[in-house]
Amino acid sequence: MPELPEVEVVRAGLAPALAGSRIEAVTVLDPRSLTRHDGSAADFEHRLTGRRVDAVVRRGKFLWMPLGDADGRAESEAIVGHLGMSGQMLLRSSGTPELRHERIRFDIRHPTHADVAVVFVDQRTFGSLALDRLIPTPDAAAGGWGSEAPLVPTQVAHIARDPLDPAFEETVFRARLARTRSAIKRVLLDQTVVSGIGNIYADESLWAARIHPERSADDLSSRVVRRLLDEVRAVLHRALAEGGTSFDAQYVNVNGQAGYFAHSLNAYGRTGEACPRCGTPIVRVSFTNRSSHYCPRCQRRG
DNA sequence: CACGACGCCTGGTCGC
DNA sequence: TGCGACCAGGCGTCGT
Repeated sequence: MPELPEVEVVRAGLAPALAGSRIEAVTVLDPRSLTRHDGSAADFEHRLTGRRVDAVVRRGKFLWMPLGDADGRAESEAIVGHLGMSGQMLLRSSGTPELRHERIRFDIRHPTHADVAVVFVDQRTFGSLALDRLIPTPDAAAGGWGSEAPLVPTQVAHIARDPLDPAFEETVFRARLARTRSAIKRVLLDQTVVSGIGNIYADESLWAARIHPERSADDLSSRVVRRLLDEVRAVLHRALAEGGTSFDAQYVNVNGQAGYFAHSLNAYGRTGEACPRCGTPIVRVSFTNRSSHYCPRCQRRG
């Protein structure tokens, strides 16, 4: 459940159930879902059992859960996870039978809520979880959305802040674009430049800002970059308000429910349909082994 | 160094 | 209906 809005829907769903809870048991059904973890499945299970979960935090498409120990000491470790193309984090009542494509299960006890199971389900196994160390953020700002702590897992340290993060530096972003000759769409997808944007929201943002996806990044004036960033944020906010984009049962919140933003897409997946602005058929081209959708009239190469 | 291609997986859909 | 080709919201690694 990939891009920022979908991952944020998951974070927001997990947070109230997990913050302040305790991990009673961990069951790894498929070790391929631990490719990020530096250790065996048994090691993962053993080191997490009995730990306290303090929060659920997100930067871009990465999620992490800072852990305390039973004595209440400050956190220095976290469960870090990425959903890949098809990962889901589902909240189920305790004892729920094994789900299709279930990879990892956490049995959770909370001081005031009923026991629950947090189930990591992942059809394609591109997603994975790990136990990771937390390190300070270079700018001393909060590591991500969901906690004030100025910490990030080592695996997230190279990931740029996302456009909805209050500590996102627009001037740094502009400077980075100005010295890159790559296509603007490729740069939007580069998580070390700006995080959280994937194929859908890249296409939607470029459509909204009327920028051709293959325009060179260094070719955009600062006014145009400003417009692009405004549209990126607007698209992400709208998608968030509608619960994210779901084309099928793959992209769902912690309760398995789909979002509604697919109905609001203007370019992505609308090949041959009329551009909502000018009526010209939307074009699909293959680009970096993926698809780009754009309006050939509104989005000129320049 | 900056950049782009490729591999990692499962399953749905489409055309023959 | 069967079967292969192609497609899908991503990331990390390894070439050039």
